[in-house]
Amino acid sequence: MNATHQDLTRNQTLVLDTLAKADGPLSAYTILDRLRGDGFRAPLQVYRALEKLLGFGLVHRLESLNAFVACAHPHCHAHGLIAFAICEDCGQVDEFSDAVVRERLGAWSAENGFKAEKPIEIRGHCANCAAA
Amino acid sequence: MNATHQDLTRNQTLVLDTLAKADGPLSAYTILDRLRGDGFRAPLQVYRALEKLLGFGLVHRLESLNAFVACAHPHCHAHGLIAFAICEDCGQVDEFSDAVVRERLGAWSAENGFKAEKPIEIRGHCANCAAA
DNA sequence: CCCGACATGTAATGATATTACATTGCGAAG
DNA sequence: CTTCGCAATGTAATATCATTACATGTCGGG
Repeated sequence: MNATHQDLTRNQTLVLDTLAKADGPLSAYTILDRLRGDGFRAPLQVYRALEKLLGFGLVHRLESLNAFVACAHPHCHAHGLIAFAICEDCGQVDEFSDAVVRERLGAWSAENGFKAEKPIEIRGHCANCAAA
Repeated sequence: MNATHQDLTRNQTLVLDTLAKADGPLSAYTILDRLRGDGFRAPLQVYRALEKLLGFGLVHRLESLNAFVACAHPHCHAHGLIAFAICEDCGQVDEFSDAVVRERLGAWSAENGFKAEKPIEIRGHCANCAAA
């Protein structure tokens, strides 16, 4: 396991590069449109590549946006619970991993027998947009 | 503002009652199907009612599931940041509001100028499903 | 009575995601 | 070398979630 970038197939590489070049989250259909010049024709080509990339930890899915982003820390696969701060005004997404939030959610999990698995998405307003 | 239950229209009442009776989150189209006997015919009837109920704080939207739940604490409208623990195996949803998580996220927000607005959704496995 | 505001009804369409099935490429077993 | 098998890929159709556009109904204040 622990696929390196070199193990990626052509389609996976194209999708990952598209996400890495983007300045924010992209929907699957937006990725599709950007890759039509490279021969992409159907949503499934994108979804299949994303499925693998998610498994490799190279990409995250933002469920609240129905969109995807390249992982901001692709070299440290081991980080546990991460979180995204999503600005609902400008769409900016900030990936972070706060030790105290992690620890505290871990404590809540232990009390309740719940085991967190996926990134947490916090929606609100970033500094810039809150000021405006 | 602060509409009471009595201010609800017929459609809003039907939708809220459907969610309240359900034992878990429902999609808008599931609600629609359950209300066909009451004259509902189009998705918009459901979405419009949900829009109001969300505004009243009587219903929450689970963005990661594209589904909706009745608020577990409809009488205390003032609670700040709440969270849902969503089991990805059985679909059970646990609404809670942990003071330390709230406080800590507040601190992160202050450091980063980010202002959280919406409930947080934590996905993972509940005690029962983790055991299995 | 008439108007305005808001709730409702209906149809069409857009946006996101999956299922089903055919085809291709390529390494390993024989 | 050939054949088998597996994973990736290609293509079409369809399922699921959400919104736009426009028409109609209801009800209280002027």
